Amino acid sequence: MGKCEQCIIKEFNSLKTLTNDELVRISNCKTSRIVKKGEIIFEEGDILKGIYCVREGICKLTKLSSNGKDQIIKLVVKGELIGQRSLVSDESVNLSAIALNDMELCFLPKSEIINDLQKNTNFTFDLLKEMAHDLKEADDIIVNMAQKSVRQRLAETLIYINDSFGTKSDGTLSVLLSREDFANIIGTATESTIRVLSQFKKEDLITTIGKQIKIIDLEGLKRVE
Amino acid sequence: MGKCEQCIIKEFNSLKTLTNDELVRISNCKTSRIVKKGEIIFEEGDILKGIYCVREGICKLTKLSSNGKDQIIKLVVKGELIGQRSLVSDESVNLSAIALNDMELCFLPKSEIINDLQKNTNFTFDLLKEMAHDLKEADDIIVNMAQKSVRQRLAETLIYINDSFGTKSDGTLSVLLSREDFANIIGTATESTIRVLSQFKKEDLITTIGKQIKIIDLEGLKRVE
DNA sequence: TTTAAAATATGACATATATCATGTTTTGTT
DNA sequence: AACAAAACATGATATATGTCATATTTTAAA
Repeated sequence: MGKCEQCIIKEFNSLKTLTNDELVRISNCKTSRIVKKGEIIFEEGDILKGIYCVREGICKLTKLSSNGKDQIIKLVVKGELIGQRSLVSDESVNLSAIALNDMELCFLPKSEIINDLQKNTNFTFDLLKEMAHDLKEADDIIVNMAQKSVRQRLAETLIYINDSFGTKSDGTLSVLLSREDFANIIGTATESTIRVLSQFKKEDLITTIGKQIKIIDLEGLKRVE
Repeated sequence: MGKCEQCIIKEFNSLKTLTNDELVRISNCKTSRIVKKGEIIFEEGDILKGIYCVREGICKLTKLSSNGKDQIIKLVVKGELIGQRSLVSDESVNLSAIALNDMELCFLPKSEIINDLQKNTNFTFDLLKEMAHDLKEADDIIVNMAQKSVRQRLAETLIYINDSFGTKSDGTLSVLLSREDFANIIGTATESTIRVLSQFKKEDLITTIGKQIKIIDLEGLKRVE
């Protein structure tokens, strides 16, 4: 099993602030986990005893609404941590994490990390920064949900995925989501999502190859109202 | 001017984790500010050079949507801090803060507090806890916005205000908001808010005395679909 | 390769909510 | 107290989105 202190992935998250000694200690307690596409990493209500570091793959964080529909709150990719909240709270998690493709995760037990939280202010401070950033993003999502049309939200989601996660060599979005996933991100019915995608195709803003989506007029998408 | 180390308000926020010495030092640099109802405390885009501690009154944190409508993200009451994000980031604030009634605020300069962030892990850890909590709440709001009807969101907002901020002696909600404010919380048109409030009245879930609202069937409101 | 299941697509229709118009009440100001 | 301005209220109508039905295509499995 790889060693945290040599792992390049940590550079993308708060673990980069830990000292070599701290990383060696954590590395000795970590466990690796392979998760297949569609598998549940953890579920709303579970008690997390540590955090996950995503070494490979993508997952969605979802929350079940009282009407029975899932809402996707965030997409998490290679390099990011999941479950940071477990470090500061013993409550159960409020979100589920589900793999969108095959993933490789490292599980770092809270019991080991909690020491560093207490001693290494850099680490705590970096976690704080990341949470502050997440909070800012959450504010934006709230405004979008509350004030924008399905058409606008879908356009912005496509732009977001394009800008944040990039495209494959053929130009299609590298994060492959089902139409239902898109619907669960923007908070609408799957049929509405499909309909708006069809509109976007007719307006030559995107093309589709099967379920793959390729943005052909990014500026046009930005102008969608 | 009062002294932080003797101020009871700090017990309600992260400042409670600071030592007496730290509080004395901050107290010497703080400034007090009286803000009238409707006044702007800070605006989206401003650079905050510290945090505010709310000693008296209530304010709303709002964000302007690209369609020109304001969205209320959070209500902040006596005891809470505003602008914590300025402590971990030099970016401009992403929200505006506007007083909902006459307020008394203490401004604590970042330059003084930043020391404590670096030295006192308890303080950083407590901030982290509060942000984690805010993030959890933001997740709930996102799901509500995305998945629930205006009727449900208004009912939940009334319940939230009732449970979090309480009522006056006559039973009306102690936080007095305009119909437009309600509309900006739940992300709908003011007319729709007024209409749904009228429905709630007809269904004997609430009564109104002018713009004041009194919940008369809390359980009924919880059952709204 | 064949077949079943899942995902995508589209039409028809129902419904919630926005918008515009207009009137009434409340609030604040001189 | 009188007045103007703001907030509240309600009707009529338009529009966006949800829901249900039903094809079609794609994917996964036997």
